[in-house]
Amino acid sequence: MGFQEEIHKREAAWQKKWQEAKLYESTPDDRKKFFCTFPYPYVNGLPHVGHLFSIMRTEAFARYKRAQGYNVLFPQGWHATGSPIATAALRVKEKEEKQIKILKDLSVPDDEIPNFAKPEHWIEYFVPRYKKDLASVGMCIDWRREFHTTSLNPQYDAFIRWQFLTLKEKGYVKQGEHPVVWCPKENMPVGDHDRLSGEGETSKEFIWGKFRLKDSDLILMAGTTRPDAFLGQVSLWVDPTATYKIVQVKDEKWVVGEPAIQKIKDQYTENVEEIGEIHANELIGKWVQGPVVDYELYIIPAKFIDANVGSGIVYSALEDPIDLLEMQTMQQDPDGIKELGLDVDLVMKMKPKNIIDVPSMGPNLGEEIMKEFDITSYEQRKKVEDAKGELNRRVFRKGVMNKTCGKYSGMPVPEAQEAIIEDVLAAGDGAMFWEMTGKVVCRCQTESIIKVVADQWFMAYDDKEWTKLAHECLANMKLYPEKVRPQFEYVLDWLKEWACTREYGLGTRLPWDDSWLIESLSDSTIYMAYYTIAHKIKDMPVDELTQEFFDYVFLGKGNAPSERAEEFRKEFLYWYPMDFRNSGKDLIQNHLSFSIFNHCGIFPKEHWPQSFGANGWVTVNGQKMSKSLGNIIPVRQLVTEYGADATRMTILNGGEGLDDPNWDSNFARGMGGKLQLLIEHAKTFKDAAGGETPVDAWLVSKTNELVQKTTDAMELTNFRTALQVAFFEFNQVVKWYLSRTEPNGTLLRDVLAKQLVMVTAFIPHTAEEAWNELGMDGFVSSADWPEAGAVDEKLDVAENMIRHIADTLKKKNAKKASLVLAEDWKRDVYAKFDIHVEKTRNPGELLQLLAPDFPDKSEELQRLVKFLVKGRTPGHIPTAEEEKEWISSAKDYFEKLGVTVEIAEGTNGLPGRPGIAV
RNA sequence: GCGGGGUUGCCGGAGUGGUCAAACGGGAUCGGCUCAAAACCGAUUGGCUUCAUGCCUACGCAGGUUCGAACCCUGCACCCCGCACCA
Repeated sequence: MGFQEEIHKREAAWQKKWQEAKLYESTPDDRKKFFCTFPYPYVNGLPHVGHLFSIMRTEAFARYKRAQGYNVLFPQGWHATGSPIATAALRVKEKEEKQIKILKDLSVPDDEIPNFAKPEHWIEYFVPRYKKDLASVGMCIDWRREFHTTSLNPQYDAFIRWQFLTLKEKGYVKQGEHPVVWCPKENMPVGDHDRLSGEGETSKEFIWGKFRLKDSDLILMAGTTRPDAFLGQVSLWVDPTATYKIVQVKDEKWVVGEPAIQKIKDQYTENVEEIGEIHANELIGKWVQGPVVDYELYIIPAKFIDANVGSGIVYSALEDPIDLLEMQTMQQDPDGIKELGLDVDLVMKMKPKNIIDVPSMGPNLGEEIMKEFDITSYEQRKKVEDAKGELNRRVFRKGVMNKTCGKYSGMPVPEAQEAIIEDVLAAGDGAMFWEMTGKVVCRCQTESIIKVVADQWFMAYDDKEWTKLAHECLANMKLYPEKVRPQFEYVLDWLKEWACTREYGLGTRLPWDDSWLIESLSDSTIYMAYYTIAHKIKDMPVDELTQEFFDYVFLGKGNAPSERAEEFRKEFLYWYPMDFRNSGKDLIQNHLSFSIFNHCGIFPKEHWPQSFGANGWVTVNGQKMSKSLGNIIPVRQLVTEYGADATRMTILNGGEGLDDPNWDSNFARGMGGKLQLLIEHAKTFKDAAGGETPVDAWLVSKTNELVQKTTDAMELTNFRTALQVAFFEFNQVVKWYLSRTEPNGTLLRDVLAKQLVMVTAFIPHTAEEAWNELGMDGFVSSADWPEAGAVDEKLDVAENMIRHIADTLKKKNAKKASLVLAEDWKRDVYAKFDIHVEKTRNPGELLQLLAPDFPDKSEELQRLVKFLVKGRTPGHIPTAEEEKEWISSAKDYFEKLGVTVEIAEGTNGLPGRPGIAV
């Protein structure tokens, strides 16, 4: 345990030194700047290993850019907008056990729990702890700029009001209607987390068609999810046992099932008056005119119709297996039809109208699918449902409206559906309604309904011009990794209107209608701009934070309203645009895309975001994180158990790109000792004497190679690769050098210093410690990134040769060995091979090309070519003299291995790979 | 269904036409150090043998292109993520 304590002490000490030196407090100067951010976390808990990865990617990039000479700004704020904190506080107030347990699990002391009944206490409690946890990992954050959202922070509140007024002015905020899952008892929307059951259920769009009763002013309403099937309507079905209601809706008289009345009130208009009723019997046998088609329908009864579902009336296209079965049953009993007082002839003639072609299916879709599913009776409920589902899928995916469909002919079904809805609504022949996709029960035990909120505010993300700007912005952005670009392209087009206001929760009031709160994904899109002034705005009186003030600071509009405004403007202009923002890949389709839209909507081009990074979801020891597995490890636990540097290194080594990174506890455990190696190196190298050696040039070349590789990886935020190279590969190179020769102290110090700068982004505390031990000035956190010099491939060939010889000698446990160098003609073959191989890789052809130059050697040449064609030519073909020189310069090394080496005559040597005889 | 990403050795994971039996890390086995263990160091870690300038088998499955494929093309199977008003 002593070891652990020592590490904690060391890490805390360096953190304190950084803080005292104000190392991460970023202020504009004349350097080039780099501004990077991580989305502010929602403060209803503490950071865990999942958050850690995304923020560490930001942090490591910040440190890299710092080393590259940028003035780096990495701020961090906190998000409290929305309903989770508000509802959780309510639950604490109601002393709900589940909620109290959640707080206990976050190690909140029992006597503090009642305080959490106030929403603001969540911020007061979790913000400082969240901050402490991030700081304990050694984050290079400018904490002066932290802030939290909502009206609890009046300055931020003013900023968000400015944002929305600006957007509204540009026409990007619109009002419209919107269906939400709603609790009729509590009178508020029921979010996924407010449900006893029905998580994931949502609303589904229906269209109700108006079927006008002949010689009457009554309109029978029948709903469908398949408006395309309006074209195939054959009859109208009613529940023969039901008494339908007649309601006055605006200036029309609708006939619907009783429960539908409430639905009309919730979703269509409050102005609904029940003016009478009519029994199904009075409808059966009459005629109606439905939407889209030019013929009338006969009203007939069907026992599967339930007046309590939907509108209570159904039109039939006889394509649906259920409809078809019902019709067939009826047609088998002509007497029954007669008894109902219906025209037997008419009913017997009813058959499906074919309106859709589905490739690989015949014209009669319903019958065919029933045959396929082997359905003979309506009793086979499950099969019938499956068949219906399958048919709907096929129709939607592959169906095309056939030639009977007039203007819709040739349209794929989804397109036709949209066109038909549009036409039906335009003609006044229908109305939109919504149904639940499944049953939802609110926490208060009440079953939820769909309510259409009439005056909802939306972000107009479907606006064509705006979308175009967003695409332009994206086209100029760097993405890490680039392969997320198609996803972004898709999302920008896919985004429709976004409901940006809520009736409940924490947040900023909509400036022009304070009955609404701005929703949490909408108040977090351009706040990175706020970071640039966050530390200065804290003491500003809110009444000075006017529209003009922000207009000047962020847009440079008009004249500076005050000196402060001028000061703020300067700071904003220095830091903006934002250069890098990293988050989990799940935010691509909302937050990151919203951020693009909002920047484009408000700021001029030069202030649009420059790059986004997206990463996968953290797994823990190979398993998905989940509450039930209990493997969501808090950051504080990781730091306590493994130390900050081992934690940082483990998480960044977990993965890169879009792969799901893995937290590997074994790796973390093992890192402690591995990190110590750098400090040991620093201690030994500090006073190492030793002059120049023959291996120095190789070490220099190799260092250059590794610097280049690390730089390339860092540039792409491929931190795992960078870590592998800068830490593990580098250590191996140094190790080889140390075992290979009496080291050159000066060179070693130089090489280690370079390595330390490169690993600082991963293990800053260890790097500082080693930097200090090595006797270097200042902080390694402020040191310059190394330049990559020239790489000499020849030196690698030489060292590989020595290593190959040494490995063989060790394996054979040799005391004395003869090395057989390749004959010159073989070197000649190698050289000529390299030339010919540009033309062909065919062994036969190569042999023909080479053979004339090497008569008498045909058999050996064949073997050589066969060997070489597999690609084993060294990058540099050494001469015999070079090889001799290399071997003699490694003489000490071979002696250290206890082997005497001499050069001998023979025929089994290859260039760069002498034959070895023990 | 739509959109995106994947499938490599005991494991994690590099590798995107020849230098690949496959980086790096982990694990395992053997050896060193030690009274012993941890740490640390060395070796081995697809199979066969002639231990090699060798052969065979292998990078989800099946075909194809090529002198040559883990890598390119076609088809298939399987896995993961997102699909909205929710942070």
